[in-house]
Amino acid sequence: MTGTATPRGARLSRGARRAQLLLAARDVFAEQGYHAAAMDDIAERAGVSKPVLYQHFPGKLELYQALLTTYAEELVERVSGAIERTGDNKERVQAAVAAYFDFVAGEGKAYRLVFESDLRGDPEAASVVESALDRCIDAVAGAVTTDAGLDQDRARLLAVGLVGLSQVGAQFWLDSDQRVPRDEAVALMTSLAWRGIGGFPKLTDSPDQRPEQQRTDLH
Amino acid sequence: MTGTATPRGARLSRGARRAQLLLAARDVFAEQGYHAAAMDDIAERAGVSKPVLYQHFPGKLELYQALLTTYAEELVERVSGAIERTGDNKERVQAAVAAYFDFVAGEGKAYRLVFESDLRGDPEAASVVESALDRCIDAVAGAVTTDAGLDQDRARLLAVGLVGLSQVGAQFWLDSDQRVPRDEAVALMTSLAWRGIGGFPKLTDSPDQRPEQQRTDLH
DNA sequence: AATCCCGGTTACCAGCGGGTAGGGTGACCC
DNA sequence: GGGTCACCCTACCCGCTGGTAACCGGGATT
Repeated sequence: MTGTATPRGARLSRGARRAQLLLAARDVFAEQGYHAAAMDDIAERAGVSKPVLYQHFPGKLELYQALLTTYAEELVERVSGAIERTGDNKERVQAAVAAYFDFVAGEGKAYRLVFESDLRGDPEAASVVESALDRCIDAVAGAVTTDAGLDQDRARLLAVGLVGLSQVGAQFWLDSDQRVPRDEAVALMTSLAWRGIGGFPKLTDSPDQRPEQQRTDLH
Repeated sequence: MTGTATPRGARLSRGARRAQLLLAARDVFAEQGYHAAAMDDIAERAGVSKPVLYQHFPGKLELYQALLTTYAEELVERVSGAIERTGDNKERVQAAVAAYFDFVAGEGKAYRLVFESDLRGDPEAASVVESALDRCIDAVAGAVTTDAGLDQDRARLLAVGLVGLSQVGAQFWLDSDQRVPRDEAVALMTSLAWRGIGGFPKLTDSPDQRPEQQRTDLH
């Protein structure tokens, strides 16, 4: 589950040990959160004692930040990659939603570090996750802005809605033990998102369009 | 901002003091999170010393839980109230989205306790927020299930998407200093959500319907 | 005017957990 | 085969913060 089988008590090369420690830390932080996780726990999980941890990382905070940055980056790349890979907007939506589902289903519940980080004290960490979210939103908003007749702010708001839908949907799907199969869940969310942005000026090119009512109304 | 003007050094009745302490605690917890907030901070904010706090609440955890429960309940009532208040699905969507926006814009940034709680250690607290989220989802899913041709699991997944859209959208809107006016932001999100669920069997009764493609496709 | 009593304060304790000092042991090289 | 280097361990320190013990003072009551 942790990748390497933690051969308890073995002497590892510096690089291998570091990689193993990162995996152990990821698991413990993901399970318990930043505050509840003790450095002893991480060391023990890695089958090693605490000072070894401090030979590889200057402190608990830095260790956490390293992991946070890694996985935040992974999310951004998955999402922006999904959007850049094609020009067809429907495929983009489908791929972006799928990216969230795959990220969340990724190894070691690492998504928890990004989506449920319990470290609000450190501004460094906060900025890492916020910036990652922003770049995801930007990727989506970029596609929305160029194609739809919306200004920056409104396009971003729309993009945030889509991101929120994907993120929360993916998290819930995972927590519900995937009672709905992945592909169908992705299809459901995609359908929700795709129909949602349908009706804004030029976003839809393959499906039906409804020229009437492209500004929101109500009240 | 805190309501009562904290008349520093005054002797208050038991009830008044308790209420004031709750307000102070709400502000400090919302600003700093559970872990970074010290009981001294809360006491100081209330213009009082620490033992006073312990005369009203048995401990930090219980104080936090009390607040969490209060505001989680407030959210649930806003959302479920919005949905129960009318039978028209479009109005329901609009009111539910608006409920999220109003909750987030509520006094003292209390929404942070519910949406960004950094207390993952305590299962009690976790269950409070999870249960609140669940009840919001249920409220939405209830409307979706009865009217659409979807089974329980798929209806809930759809509902989660809508909830996520509203929640994340509202949070972002607030953080962006409301560059888009509230009503328009709500309208945008509503439009996104409403069009999103449009196309599922019988959900839409006033707007256009598209009988074709009600099962999701792709791949 | 002495007495309660209630709401408040200062000063302290104790446990937990991040971080470190210093010593041991095997592999590898000369 | 002895030195050296890297890796790892046991044992300890100490600051921070949740929680408490003991004491204080003024207003209403008698």
